[in-house]
Amino acid sequence: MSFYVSSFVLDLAINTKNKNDIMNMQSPSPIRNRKYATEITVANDGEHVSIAGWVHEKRDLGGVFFLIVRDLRGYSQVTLHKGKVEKELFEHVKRVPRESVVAIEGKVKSEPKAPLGYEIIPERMEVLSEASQVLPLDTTEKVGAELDTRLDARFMDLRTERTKHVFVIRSRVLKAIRHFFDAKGFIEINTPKIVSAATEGGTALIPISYFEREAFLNQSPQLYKQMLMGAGFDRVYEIAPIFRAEEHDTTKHLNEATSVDVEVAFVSDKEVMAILEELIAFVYSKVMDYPDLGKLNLKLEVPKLPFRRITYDEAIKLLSEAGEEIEWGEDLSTSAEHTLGRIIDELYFITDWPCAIKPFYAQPATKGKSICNAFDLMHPKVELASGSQRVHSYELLKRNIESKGLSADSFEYYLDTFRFGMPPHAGWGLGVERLLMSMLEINNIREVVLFPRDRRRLAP
RNA sequence: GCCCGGGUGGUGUAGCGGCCUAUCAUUGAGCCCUGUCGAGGCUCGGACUCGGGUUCAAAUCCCGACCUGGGCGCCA
Repeated sequence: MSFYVSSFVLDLAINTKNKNDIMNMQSPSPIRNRKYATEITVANDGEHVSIAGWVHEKRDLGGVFFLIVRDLRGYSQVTLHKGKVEKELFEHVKRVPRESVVAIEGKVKSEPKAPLGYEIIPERMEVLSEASQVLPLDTTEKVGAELDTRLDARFMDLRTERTKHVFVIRSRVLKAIRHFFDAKGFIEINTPKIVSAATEGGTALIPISYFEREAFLNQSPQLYKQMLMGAGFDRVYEIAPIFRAEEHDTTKHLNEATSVDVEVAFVSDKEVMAILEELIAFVYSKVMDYPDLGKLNLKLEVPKLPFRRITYDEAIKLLSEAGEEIEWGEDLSTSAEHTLGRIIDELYFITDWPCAIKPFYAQPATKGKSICNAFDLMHPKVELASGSQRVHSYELLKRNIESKGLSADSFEYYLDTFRFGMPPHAGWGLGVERLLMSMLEINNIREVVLFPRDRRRLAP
């Protein structure tokens, strides 16, 4: 699992600690040449090693005692034979509570009876941090825990195999996304999360107190990334949190989520759709390389390009044939999304949406028509992304804002950009959590966020 | 926000008017056991969300609050 922290980085951290003598208080001795479980093999037979980690399990057979130590990468079996090790050490190891942090020095011994073909015969154990009992949940995953219990004790839930993999994969996905865009010459941007006024409308904002004024947490970087098109940045992306005050209480909504936002100048919606599907396929391929995917019981396939495209009209027709009537101009209901997902059964785009149910910045297809060059990327179970070609005409944009019942004045800074040379452009926003949950077949979006924020949960 | 479920030891559960001094597993404490890998065996400890009500009797029925699972709406 080469993507984990390299031991180089780790050694560096420890050396710094030595230098600064940080560990002087209550002074546990520094762990020299710490090895990860996966760095030790039968080939190290007879060598002296140091391991450090959490006490995962203890198996007391009377005359022989097994201590399973867990670290970031894996598990080590430490074996003690009564009578063969110092009595004091034997008793010490026996008494250390589960989930305590320990450092162990010992010898690697090749042993066919051990699960990994070798085990560690300890010479010294230091308890760096003794864990309280009883544990809030079972890190060996033998007894399950409900999501709510897991989130309350998230620090401990993250110690479980499954949960840890979810977040290592999440890191991989984000890394893959950055890699993808960097290779395509995109500029990564950071736009403000504290904003003065409603941006797009449509969703409820989270108000905050900002010195003597009221401000809000941004619902999306939409307006800013468009302004950067006017600035001549041509292709930008941002991976950042978005905030919504919606009181939705579902398995696929969060009040704080992560969005991948993209905006590209001098192209239409067709080009950014191609970028989006290419990105998704790339991310899938990177996740498929994950060595422990088997432990999540997943069978992933890289989706074939190009994704199927259906128009909004076709979607309505398909739904009608399936007995689900959607009036033209209505947004798709959750059950309509699911029905379509069952019919199509793969990733697909819905294009040519009625302008009335798309934001003011979506470009109408042709003059006088009520269809927009807007699209949604759908997974059979959940919407992943939506985007469009953008209006780049100042006049049209202003008219659109007003026709949506919004005040053009509060969009002054945004609108101004369009008066001084704005290229045609297009873009989209993709929900990172939704992408992850759909790939990993996880039903609740909260599972793919370290510390999720929803209607009720504000801590931890 | 609406509709429908549910809150029982640390965790996951059984019980759904009197057989409850509340089941089982796991965890914890202790004991036995020299090859575990969901170790095994024995002993002990540990719980009915809160507040009202109905009843001779409430974990069990009713009402409210809080929390929670699912569906829908809104939304990405």
